[in-house]
Amino acid sequence: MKTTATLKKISDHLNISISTVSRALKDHPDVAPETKRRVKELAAMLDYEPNAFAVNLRKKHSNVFAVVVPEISNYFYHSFIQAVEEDARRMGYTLMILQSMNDPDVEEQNLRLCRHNHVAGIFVALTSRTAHMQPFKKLETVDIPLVFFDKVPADETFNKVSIADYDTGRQAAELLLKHRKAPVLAIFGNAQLSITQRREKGFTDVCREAGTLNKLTICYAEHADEAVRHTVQYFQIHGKAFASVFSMSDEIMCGVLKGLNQLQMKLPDDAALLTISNGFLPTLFSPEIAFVKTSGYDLGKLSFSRMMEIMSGKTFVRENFLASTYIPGGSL
Amino acid sequence: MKTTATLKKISDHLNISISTVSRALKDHPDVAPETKRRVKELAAMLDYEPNAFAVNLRKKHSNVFAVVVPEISNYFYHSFIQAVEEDARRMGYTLMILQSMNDPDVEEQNLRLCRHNHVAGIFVALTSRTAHMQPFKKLETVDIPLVFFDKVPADETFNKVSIADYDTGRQAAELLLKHRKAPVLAIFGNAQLSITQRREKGFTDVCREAGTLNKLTICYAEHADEAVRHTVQYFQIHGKAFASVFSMSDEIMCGVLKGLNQLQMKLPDDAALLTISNGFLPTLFSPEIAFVKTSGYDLGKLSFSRMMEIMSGKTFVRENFLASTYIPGGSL
DNA sequence: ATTATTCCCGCAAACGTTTGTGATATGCTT
DNA sequence: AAGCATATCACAAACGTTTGCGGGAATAAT
Repeated sequence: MKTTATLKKISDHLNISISTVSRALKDHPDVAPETKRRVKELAAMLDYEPNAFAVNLRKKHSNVFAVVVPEISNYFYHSFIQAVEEDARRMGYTLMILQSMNDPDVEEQNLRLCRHNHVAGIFVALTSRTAHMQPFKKLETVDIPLVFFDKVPADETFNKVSIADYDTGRQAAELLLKHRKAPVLAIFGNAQLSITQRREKGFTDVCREAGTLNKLTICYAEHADEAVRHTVQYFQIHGKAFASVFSMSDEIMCGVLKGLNQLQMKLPDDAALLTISNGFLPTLFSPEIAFVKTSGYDLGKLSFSRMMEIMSGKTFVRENFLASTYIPGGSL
Repeated sequence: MKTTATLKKISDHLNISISTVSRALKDHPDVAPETKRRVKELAAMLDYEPNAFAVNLRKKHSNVFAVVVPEISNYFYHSFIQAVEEDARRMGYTLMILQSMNDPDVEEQNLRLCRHNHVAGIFVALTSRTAHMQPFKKLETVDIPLVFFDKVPADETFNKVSIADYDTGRQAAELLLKHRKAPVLAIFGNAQLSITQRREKGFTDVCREAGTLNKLTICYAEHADEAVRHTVQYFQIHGKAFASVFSMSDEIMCGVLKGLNQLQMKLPDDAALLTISNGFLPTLFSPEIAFVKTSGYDLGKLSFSRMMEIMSGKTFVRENFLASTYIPGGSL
């Protein structure tokens, strides 16, 4: 068959009006049961599907949500997307995934695209270099609901859903101190990022409360190779004495592992290791690395329900936080 | 401002007709230069953007490509998507990413969605359990171009772009034999899958040609833990004598590494390791694992150009293959 | 028998755009 | 002066759907 089914075709075929067909298909009370039956039957036979363009044009908004992330090749964002996708599908929405390549210009371009397509709502994880929020403000003028997640702006007027970074830092420190009484090497990421600052604050607060601050060494690594360097340096200075290592991210964890390997030190006997992770990489190593899990999946679920609340209109702007959970591993 | 700009608003404001505005904005020769200038100026001021719904409704197709993959959390598909996304954006298209959860029903549902939205084209990697191709045939009746990639159907009537698996298998075997004269343990994935069969054929063909078939041990592992078991077993039987290990995938590679770790054997002195990979995981370990790279990114580029060819109409149905490249690592 | 109520259904406008066709005016050709 | 080409624009139909409104017929109430 070359021609796609439409309301008009069904109405012609049944000698009734287009509007009756339309109403019949959505069980409007104004149409007789018998008519409904006939319409639905024919519709099924022609496998009619409403033309999304026409529907959206009429309704002035589409049934697609947009997710804008710095980069898609990231397990955390993956699981976030997966969660949102599940819920969205269940509610009859579809997902449009856009990546900003960590470039604010591309990010803005993506927002244009969203406006352009009148998406039903947008989930955004900001670029690390996003400076001005004006393009986002603009979305509100066209009534597109916005939920920031993970990388959220400081601005108070936005809806945000994020990891409870401070608590996660605390949790990691508590675990480390509970397992081993030992000097601790903690390697964090870029010290300028607020995520780093919050996690570090949580971590050090616990150490301070436990009175082990003097046994704590802190350093920062932007990339895996810096983490390698810090690890090797630390143990060279301390003569390969046993220590507990804390890593703030997957990337740093990989660096630490390479460093320990270079030093011929083995987990968990020569050193202990605990990281914060989204849950994929730590299980690939042997022994598996213990980690505090920041679940992208859970964050996705939370974000979606938040989006629904916002769309229903009866809620105020606020920030939600998501707690982390401990996943044991042989490295601790 | 609460109201979005439209052609009508511009035309009212300038006291000219809607059609003239429309034509002016797309540099139609039928409108005077001066008029064009005024229209464009006002359009820019109101930052007018054409309503995508209306355009698509009129044009009967959208500027959205769909990518349907078994699951999105997979580095190979990621890089594929990334490549397609780049090209699509450059051509003014946007991407809709759909995952089938490796479920044929969800896959079919996704196809419905694509038809429903009149996407400009679809890139599909099949579910491992997809049995009947009828839903895909249906797409042709509505003129939606289709490109299968990676997991492609046997059906000859479809356009396909895939990894040159046989050649990749050959390449791996050649590399392994060139580096070390030693017994070889080769661990492949599910023996039922055609990808496994092609890679294994390439691998064994080379061994046969080199006359080292008698030194080759082949086994199959569906998951990482099976690979662990096979590795440990092999070396226990052979008394931890040096051997070269070949792994067909990232997952198997992880298993092999865990196995070697249990055996207290170290790369590259106690054993050598070469894997086939998409390029992310092998570099995380220490030493970095040598691998033959099957590039999802390159496959994406190839698929997109193929899609463009198909859409231009002047081409025949065919299958394209993509070659792999060797990435050295300390494990070999 | 008249009025009110309920049940079905069709008319028509609207969403914003694209595009074929026709209209007007101007300049140019003969 | 008549004919013709060219340049510039407006009209209107179409894409497929949703929905307010109104109307006719059947039933119930008075």
